[in-house]
Amino acid sequence: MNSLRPATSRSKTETKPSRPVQVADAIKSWVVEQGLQSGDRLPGEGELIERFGMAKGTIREAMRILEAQGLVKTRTGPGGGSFVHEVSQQRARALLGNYFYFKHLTIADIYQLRRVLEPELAASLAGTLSEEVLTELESNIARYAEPAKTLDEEREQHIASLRFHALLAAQSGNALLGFLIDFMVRMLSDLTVYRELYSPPNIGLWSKGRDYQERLVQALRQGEGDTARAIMQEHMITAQRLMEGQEAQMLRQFISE
Amino acid sequence: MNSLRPATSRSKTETKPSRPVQVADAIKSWVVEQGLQSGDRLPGEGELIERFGMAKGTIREAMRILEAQGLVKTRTGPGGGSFVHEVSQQRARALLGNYFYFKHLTIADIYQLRRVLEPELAASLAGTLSEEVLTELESNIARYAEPAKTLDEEREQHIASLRFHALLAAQSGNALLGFLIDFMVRMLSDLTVYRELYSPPNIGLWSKGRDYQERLVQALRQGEGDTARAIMQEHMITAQRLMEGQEAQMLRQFISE
DNA sequence: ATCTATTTGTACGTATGTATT
DNA sequence: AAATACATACGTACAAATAGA
Repeated sequence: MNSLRPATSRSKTETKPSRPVQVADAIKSWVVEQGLQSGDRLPGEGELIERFGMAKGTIREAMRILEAQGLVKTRTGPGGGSFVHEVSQQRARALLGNYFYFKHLTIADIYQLRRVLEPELAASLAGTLSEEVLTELESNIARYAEPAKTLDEEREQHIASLRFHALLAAQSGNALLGFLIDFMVRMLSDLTVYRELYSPPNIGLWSKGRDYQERLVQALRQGEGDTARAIMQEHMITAQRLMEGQEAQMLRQFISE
Repeated sequence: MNSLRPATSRSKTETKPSRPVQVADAIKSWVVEQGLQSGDRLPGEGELIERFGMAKGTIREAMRILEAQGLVKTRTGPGGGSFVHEVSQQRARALLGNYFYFKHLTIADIYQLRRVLEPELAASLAGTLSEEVLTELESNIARYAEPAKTLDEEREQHIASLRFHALLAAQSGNALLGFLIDFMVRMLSDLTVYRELYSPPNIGLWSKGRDYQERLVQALRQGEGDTARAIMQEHMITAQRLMEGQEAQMLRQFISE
């Protein structure tokens, strides 16, 4: 049969992992071996206790580890138990956010990537979007057609304009590219960018940004990849200039799902 | 003083999180509020049991969650306990890898990003690297100066040439860019790319790749950012051609730390 | 090198909560 | 409504690890 046991061999330099971690790892590789898919059921607590010869608490801690990683979901009740679960984008984003919590990313850091990745995304999406999605993009742009009148409105519009990019990211056939752009957009949304958005030069840049997005949707609809890329390139340069000098600080908090 | 309690208010649509998750979240935000830094000590099991009024097992499961996320490390013994811990790059990589385990990334997906990010990295590093690092890069290149004679050697060289890029990534002042390139490089290292590397066209491309890296180091040493970018751009195109058509499959396994 | 104190780690029995039938 | 099947939570006892005397 299959051996569902914790690995015991360990190199000397490694810090010995606690048993729950071992159990979690064992279950993980067992899932891979069995080729279990999202939705498939894991053995129940009782059975795991038997197979590992360990106490309920240990097994439970192991399940918590897998759950924290977003790999399993657990339900109570009859027919309940733990189930393999595809790691959600939210979860992945939160976990990656924890890493950058300690890294003090700056706006410049994020834009160094956006500047090159967003145009790439735009180009690859040209001609592939359904009219439905294109309409959604346009109605999103409509949310900030009029200049904001209050600081709060300003902030909302800013978030909405970032949402435009999240919508695009969600359409990417490249999961890595899509995830990353979404991640960056959400990081920017979490920024505190309340200051000086009303200053004359920024107002100009801002309305220009909306203009870029409108032209971009057209290029995407017409399937003009190179045009879309070029528009997005300019858009990013504009956006970066808009956000730079805001002295914005990354929120010092963990991203919640 | 500070309230170290699980949040109880929840919207209706959300699935009610189990208590350990609540406890973990509470501890997380408490850490942020207190401004605890990496290395700072968390209250011991006993104290948490008191403050939360919960059983030992529950508290322990909460700690496992935080541990799984890489946010705390726990030690036994006197002076032991749980400590805030900066999420390591390895951990972040493993957790993100879990997400993409279900996404079936292709080589083309990864190269769509590498093609634009690696040149960006190269340009930003020009003139910033110490002679020590430059030497390390050169000695890394030396590892695949001679064509491989066995399949195994071939594979090792391939990994080593990817390591060149990981070394560069580690030097990036942009944590996001550095992490990402490292992540992609490791994904590629985990690929099964044993087939047809000996075919005549590939041999040519391969030696050309080594040449690019040598010229790149020179450009970096001389501080010629644009040159470095251009070289890397060509290098990526070559590398992509080398890997494409390999019909390589992403390893279907979770990335271990 | 051994003991001792401290703190986490494991075990297990029992009771409670929750959802399905 | 009641029985069932499962996870969830609790409390205590004991084992293991480690720093310091």
